[in-house]
Formats: sequence, C-alpha cells, structure tokens
Amino acid sequence: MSDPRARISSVRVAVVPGPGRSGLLCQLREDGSPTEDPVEVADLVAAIREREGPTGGPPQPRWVWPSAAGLYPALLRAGVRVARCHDVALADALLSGRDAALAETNGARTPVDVAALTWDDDAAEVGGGLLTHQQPLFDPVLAGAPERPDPRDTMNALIDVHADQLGRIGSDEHPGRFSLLVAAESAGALVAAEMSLAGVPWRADVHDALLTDLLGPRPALPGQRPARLADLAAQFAAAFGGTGGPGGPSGGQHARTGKPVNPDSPAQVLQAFAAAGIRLPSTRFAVLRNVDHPAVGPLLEYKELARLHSAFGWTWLDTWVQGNRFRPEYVVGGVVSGRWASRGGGALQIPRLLRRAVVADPGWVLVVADAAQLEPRVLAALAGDRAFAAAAAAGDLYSELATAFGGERRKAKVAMLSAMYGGAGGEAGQLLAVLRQRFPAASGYVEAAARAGEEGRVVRSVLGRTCPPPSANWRSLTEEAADPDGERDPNAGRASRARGRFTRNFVVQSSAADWALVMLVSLRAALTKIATHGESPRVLPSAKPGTPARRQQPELVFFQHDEVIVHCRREQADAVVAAVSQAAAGASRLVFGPTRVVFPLNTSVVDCYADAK
DNA sequence: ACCCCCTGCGCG
DNA sequence: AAAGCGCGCAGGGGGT
Repeated sequence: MSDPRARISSVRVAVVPGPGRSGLLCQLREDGSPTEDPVEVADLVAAIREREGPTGGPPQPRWVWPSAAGLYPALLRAGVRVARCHDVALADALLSGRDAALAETNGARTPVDVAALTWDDDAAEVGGGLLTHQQPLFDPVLAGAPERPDPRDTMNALIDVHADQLGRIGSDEHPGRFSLLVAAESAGALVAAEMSLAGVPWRADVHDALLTDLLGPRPALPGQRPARLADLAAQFAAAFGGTGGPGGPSGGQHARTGKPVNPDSPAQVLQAFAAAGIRLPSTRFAVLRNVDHPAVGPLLEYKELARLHSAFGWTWLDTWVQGNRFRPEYVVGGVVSGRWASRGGGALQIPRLLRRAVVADPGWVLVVADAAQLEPRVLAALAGDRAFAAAAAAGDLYSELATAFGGERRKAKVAMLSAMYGGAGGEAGQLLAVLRQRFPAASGYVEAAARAGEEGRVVRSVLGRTCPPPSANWRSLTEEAADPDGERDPNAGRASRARGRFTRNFVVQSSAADWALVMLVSLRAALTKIATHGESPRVLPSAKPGTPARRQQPELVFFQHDEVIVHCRREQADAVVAAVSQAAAGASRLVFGPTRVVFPLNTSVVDCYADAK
C-alpha cells in the first residue's frame, strides 16, 4: 500500500451473500488472490454502502460478484449505488466464447453456474433466471450438493474463478482491449439495473389518448377488437364479395368455419386472395402494397393498427407502465454481437409513434443522443482505410463518399450497406466493385471476415468479443460438400454464404456495440459528477437508507444500440450534453485508439422523445 | 391445457 | 419482393 495510485487500481472486493442479510467480503490483490480471510458481515448492504462511500469520495472498490443482475437490484432498492464491478457471469460468457473457438468442439469449458455462486434465495433466482441455459455446476464443492453450500466454500470458489478469469484476460492477444471489454460489460450490467429501476418516463394518459384516437375507445373486454379494427376487418372481408349473411355468397368467408376471413391469419388471407384469382407469395406489406384489389386498402390499414393494438395497446400499458414509468428488463450481452436484448415489454422495439408518450417530468428534460452512421464509421476505424477514414472525418459520411459514386449519396449508402450486410442484388454488385476499388482496405476488411465465416472460423470485435462457432450441423453440411467424393448438397453453399454474411456483419455490428457500450458506461461515470443544486456532490450527504427523497442526479433511462436518453433537471441539460459528447470522444479513443474517424452524435434536449431529431 | 413453429413486423 | 445483419413479441395453427 505504499503507492496510493496502485491502490486505486487494485482494490477488488469479492462479495458473497449469506443467509438473511449477512454476507462475506474478501479483499483481493491485483492478481485476484485474497489479502485476508473472508470477513463475515451481518448486514451486507450496509457494509457495501460503507465501503463504497459517497460519490466523489475516496476511490471505490471494484466489487467482484457472481452476477450484477442477481445482486445489484436489491442494493439499488436499498439506495446503494456502486461505481465499479467485475461481473463473473458476464466475464465468463466473454471468455468461454473466446475459448470455445480455440478449443473447437471438444475441450469446451464448463460455464460458470452463477446460481451456484449465490446463497441468497432471491439473488439466486434472478441470477439463475438469467442463465437458465447453463446447467452444470462448475464447482466440485457444490456439484450434487442438495443443500445450500457453506458461504465460505462459495467465497473460495468465487475467488478461484475470478483469479482464473484475470489470468485468462491477461493472456488474451490484446489484454488491454479485452479487460476494457470485461470492465465495460460489467459496468453495463450496473447501468441496466439502474435504468430498470429509474424507468422511462411514460405518460399513460398520452399513450391512451393516442390509442383511442387511432383505434376507437378501449373495448370493454380484453379479447374484443376495438371499433376501428372491427370496421376494417369487416371492410376487408366484404371486399371479397361475401356479405357475411347466412346462406349468402361465401367469398369473404372461411371455407371451414364460415366466419369472415380473418385478417390476422396469413393462411386465410392467402386463401381468400387465391379464391379471387390472385396468388401471393406472402402477406407481407411489401407484397400487398403492389396488389390491385379492393381488399388491400383495408387490410394494410388493419395490419398496421392491429400491430399497434396487440403489441403496444392497452394490455401493454397495463402490464408495463406503472406510476408513469416504463420499466423494462435489459439483458446485457443478450445478443451475440454484444448488443443488449430486453425481456418483456418489447423495450427495444418501441414504435416511433409512441415516442409521443415519452415525456419528461415537469422541470425535467430528456437529453436524447444517437450516434450518427455508427456502423460505417466503425468500419472505417477498424480497417484503417485512409481514404475511407478521411470521409469519416466529416459530418455526413455518405455525402463525403458520394463523389466516388458519381455524386450520388444514395448509391454510396447502398454500397456501404451491401458491404456490411453482404447484399449483392440489383445494382449492389456494381456499387461494391466501386467500393472495392476506391476503398480497398475497408472493403477488404469485411471480405476477409466473410471468408473466415464461410470457412467455419470465428471472428472478433475490436475489443475481442468472439462470434459463436458454427454448429455441428453446419460443419457436417459444409464438410460433405468439400469432399470431392461426397454428394454435393446445394444447401452447403447456401449455409456457407449465410455464415459469411453473419461474420461479415458481426465484425462491424459487434465493434459498434463495443463503442456504444464504452460510451454508455463512460457517460454513466460522467453523470455522477454533475452537480445537483449547484453544489458539488462531494459535499452532499450520502444517500440515506430508503432514500425517500427524489434523486436529483441526471439519470440514464434508455439505451438502444446506438442511442441513449438521459432524464435530468432542465438546468443540468447543458452539463449532460457536454458529458455525452465527452463520453463519445472518450469511447472513440479507448476503443479505437488514435484515429481520424469521428463519431458524431445527434443530441437534442427535448420535453418529448418524439421531438428529438 | 400447454408447447412449438411459422409468419409478420417493430426496432437498431 | 429493395436486399443483406441482429433481435423480441403476438397471433395463428398444428401437435400432444
């Protein structure tokens, strides 16, 4: 402890919940080895609160725990926020993803069972729910044990797993980047729990008025179609000639049930059109829009409104919005690329229309920031393509690229999207050739990723997140095709190219997710430094248990791949806007190092999400 | 009754 | 059929 700086970076404290309110803590060295015997504390929450100290105070420890998703919500409910953690479950997912690729099919490590590292029933339930696909117990001490283990054994297991993880992180090809990824992923889990608790400000009355306006009054019974939908469904059926009257012509009726053809049933819709002499490949919007038949108008309008009603109607409002807050559950690392997923509430698929209902509290505003053209900029930085990076140094990337495509911005965009997604239809092939010639490094980067995928190899994001290896099914399919004596399965080529498109996109999407995650957690850190009431948070009293008073600190309330929303007091908006832009600049530096590529944000300060540009 | 797959569409 | 990547969710329809 001679050098205080060394201490700042090295204090890690392992946490294991015990029975009741108790728990075990154990301070660790930088290599993960314990400095002491685990200390039993009667009130774990109080102990963490005390060691964490006030924001802006002495450096906070990095809490090493089985899973933030399992433990942190309970801490937050008790009014305790922490600055940093190492999430063993998330780290395990990153490491086993990496090592599974190296070990190929055999020799895969048994994933850590987070539930086995917890003791508290509630925490175990939450943590276990997060990782239900992980079956085996990792710890011989716990394997097969029907009773809850001794917390000291659990603590020892946690310490061992964590130390092992540190070693594996250190042995990565790029240990600095990979440890940044683990730290950011862990901090992401903190943000996710905090955002779930804060909730998105959601005006139920605005939402309800919107629904009533579009659909008619809320039906008395949940199963009933609102008036507007019932009307459109009837128009749709009638357009096939059936009036619906008993004994009448049956053009608009289902052959078997005799009921009017149901616009919610693709099969019935296809059948009805076929009976009218129109054979359709599907009932998708893109197909139907070009069909000339009187049923199409009402059907398209029905589909649009029915979607709103079923996915984000009154039932959704009842289920997900309480006290004018929408509280979704985020799943950190839920997408292979590192993007977040959500559970329940369709949090990451909220229709733009409903952004009208997202309104800041009185005296508060929303700071909405989204990264502009993130993925092509990421590709520019990844590939180190000089010509491309020069274009990406400017505000509108596609306009800068347009000169290479005869001045047509649209063509530049199509070429970029095709390069990143693997599309080659229509004019894309020709535009890709231009891209290849003018921006060889950028083009070569995604082409190499595609080739790796087609050959069954894995690729990684800039910070080292690994894509999943191909399935056994994929291997047998493609290996048969490679065998000259074997029969050529046409599916083999298709499967190979499909995986090529996946890995081609993975390098871009996952590196963009790296950037966005680092930006998010940097922003979180910066927001805690924004003063409330014009005073430094350093001099404010620390939060009291229960925290009855409303937090005045700016709060992250939403994160959607490349976009964040901060809810803050109006007078804090300028500081939040500055924090957002610093977080973006910092993320660019941390993730990509020196690069001339810029990652601009579109930032708006608004009362209503729908007003963000 | 429940489960699973398909279709279609919302978001990035 | 404007297409190529990643998701979650609701409803229909078939299976058990």
